[in-house]
Amino acid sequence: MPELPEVETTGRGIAPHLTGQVIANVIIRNSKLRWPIPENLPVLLPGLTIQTVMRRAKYLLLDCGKGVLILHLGMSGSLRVLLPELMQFPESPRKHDHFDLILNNQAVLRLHDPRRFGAVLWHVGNIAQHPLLMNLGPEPLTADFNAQYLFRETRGLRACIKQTLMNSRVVVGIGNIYANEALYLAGINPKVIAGRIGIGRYEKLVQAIKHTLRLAIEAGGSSLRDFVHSDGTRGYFQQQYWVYGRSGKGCKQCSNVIKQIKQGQRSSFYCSGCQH
DNA sequence: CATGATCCCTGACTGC
DNA sequence: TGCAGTCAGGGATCAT
Repeated sequence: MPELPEVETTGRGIAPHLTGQVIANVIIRNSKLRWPIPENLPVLLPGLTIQTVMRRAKYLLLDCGKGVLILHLGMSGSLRVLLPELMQFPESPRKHDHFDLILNNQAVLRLHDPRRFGAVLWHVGNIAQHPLLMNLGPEPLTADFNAQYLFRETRGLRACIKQTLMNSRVVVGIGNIYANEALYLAGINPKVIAGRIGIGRYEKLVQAIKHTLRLAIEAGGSSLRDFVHSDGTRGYFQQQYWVYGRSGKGCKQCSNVIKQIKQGQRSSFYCSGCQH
């Protein structure tokens, strides 16, 4: 799944091609995503100017003045910008190319999403009040997300720290991969009860989360196999992980065997030598 | 309210 | 080679 770094990278990749451009047309090939794509988008959007491209959690927000187009990539979604100066333009849509946003300059923003867990939604009004966004916790890379905050928010919680990190009311954008990686770097076992972790360990955890996410963004977003960079080039090489997807293999620091368990129907990976 | 389970979906992979 | 079965995963939503 595109995690926060991929979404951030995608947003940065598409923004220069979209910002200030007028929408000319909308093509919906398959509206059946996580929620139906609003049928009236082809009527509503043409003529509107995309003013800014923003990211909140894993949502990409295209501010069109009269409303905001909300895009989510689910776990297999990708966006590409097709440019008229490229060879073979206009490129005929592939399987799973569900949605096109066509701009006045002929460029096309194309959503590809095999598993269709993604979303394309339209919101009029204060975007912060949208049901999907209004209950979200802080962005992990802002100063609002710090050890004091995590410590305070987790007092009385009985849930495991791994699941707490993936709870979007606590903090957004930390998916399974980075929750596992950050806990490893912080030396915290994913099963530890969040409410029992002290401020010192949270300092280390917050540092690990920010470090891991920044590194991935710098690398252009670590990727699942079907992530495609917004300029159309194939995705980056899979990032080297400390624990994620490495069950049965040796820990890179202590050579213990990496263990895999299920927490809340999700796989967790950890080293019992390095994480307590 | 906090927590855990279920569901949406298709492609990659495994075993026969 | 092909087929059936399993797994993966974001996150809303339902059940406890």
